[in-house]
Amino acid sequence: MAKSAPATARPTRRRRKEARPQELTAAALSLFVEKGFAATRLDEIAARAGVSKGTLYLYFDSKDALFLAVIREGVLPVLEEGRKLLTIYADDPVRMLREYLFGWWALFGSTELGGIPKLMTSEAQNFPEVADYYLKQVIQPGKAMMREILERGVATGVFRRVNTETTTHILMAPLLHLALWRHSFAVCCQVPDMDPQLYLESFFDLVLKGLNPVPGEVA
Amino acid sequence: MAKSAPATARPTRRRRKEARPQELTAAALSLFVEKGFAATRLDEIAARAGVSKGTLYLYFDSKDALFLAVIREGVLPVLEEGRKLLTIYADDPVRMLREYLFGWWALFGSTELGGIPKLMTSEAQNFPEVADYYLKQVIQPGKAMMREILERGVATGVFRRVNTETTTHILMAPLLHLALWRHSFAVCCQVPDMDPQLYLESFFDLVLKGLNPVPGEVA
DNA sequence: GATAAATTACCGACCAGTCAGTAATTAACA
DNA sequence: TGTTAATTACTGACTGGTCGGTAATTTATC
Repeated sequence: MAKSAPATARPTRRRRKEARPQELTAAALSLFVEKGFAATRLDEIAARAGVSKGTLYLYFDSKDALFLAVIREGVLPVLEEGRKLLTIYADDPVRMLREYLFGWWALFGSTELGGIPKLMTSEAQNFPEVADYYLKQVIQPGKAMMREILERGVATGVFRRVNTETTTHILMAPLLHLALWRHSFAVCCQVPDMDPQLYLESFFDLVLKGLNPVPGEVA
Repeated sequence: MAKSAPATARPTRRRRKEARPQELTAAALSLFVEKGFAATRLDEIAARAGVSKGTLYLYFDSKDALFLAVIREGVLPVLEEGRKLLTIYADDPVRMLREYLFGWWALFGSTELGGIPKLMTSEAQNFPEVADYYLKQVIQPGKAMMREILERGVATGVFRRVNTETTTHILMAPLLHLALWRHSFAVCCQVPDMDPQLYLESFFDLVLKGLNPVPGEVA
């Protein structure tokens, strides 16, 4: 009994070689972010991707390799897209700064990828080679873009003279904090939720005034 | 054989009931921060504390209970100490802000406890009740102190009018970022290390100018 | 029916938690 | 103040379950 009606109803297992890797890394990302790498079971990842654990091993050699793939495939495209968007305002550092902050959130932080900072922060020490890759391919380029904006602003006199290396780090922090918060306390505790747009607006406002070169003008 | 020379050489196992819990939570904290909760073995924790795994279970009911203890015992004393320090400058919001930033780093971020933000961020979703405790007992009080400083500054006119709720969050971010960085990428990759003092100085400078109520005066 | 895609059943390493036993300390008695 | 009995801190081998990884088998597609 219960094994009747084999007609057309069953969602017969499909062969979709092309789509699998993407589906698996997506499932892995969300679970790694949610529970951490070590606490995530491969069965769970496979289930969320709609396949069995064996299938996972058709596309990835090991759990570690899957982790690497999650990071590799995740961020680079978005980084490139962000870079392109920024060039539009190349002659207006203030506008560039604004676009950086809101673009970072829109393209990255607010999406599924926004969990990556939490994941990489948690696992950097356990996966030094992945951390190294992420540092060189994502963090440093991202920081370089921010630094470029600052230096351009300083050069053209719309920002006051600051230590760009240090300031770059400082300016990234509230973005990362927003993403980290979203994937930690905001999920489990009933935090009276903060509005990202308001948060970013306040941040931009604070920074712009903090970088104002001539107290008494503009800003 | 081999059971000779029982004289004074052997590091006879000592009984030190009082010191154990502290030693165990300290060992657990550093390992949880380093490797994550799930990836840390109880044998390792016990070994680092100089006891056997069995002993660990004399003082803590389970791995989860140990985690809770690590968080509970870790932060509250320091929070209280910080609160006291701040009262010294109760009439000078600028000075209070400065003391908050540098005090946070000196008393908390730069110490062993500085790993807790990474740990709690990573594990908040896996331990909702601990996260809730930490949120209510540590994060919210800490934020309240910062907010108090801002509101006092606004009230006395040394800071311009800002959204204190949002701004509080923003101002905590670079502190947390510094601590998180220290316990993730800074450890595994050869990052050209940033100097915390310089970082905090730049941050304080940026914020102070960003909060300056009358462009053209002071700051 | 040949080939490739996917599943299922299985293995072995690993690890949280247990417990019978051991060593250190204290108490009792002389 | 020595000897022994009672107590308690501590140990480490063991176990039951879990999970990463593999191999045999089934199912889809051409």
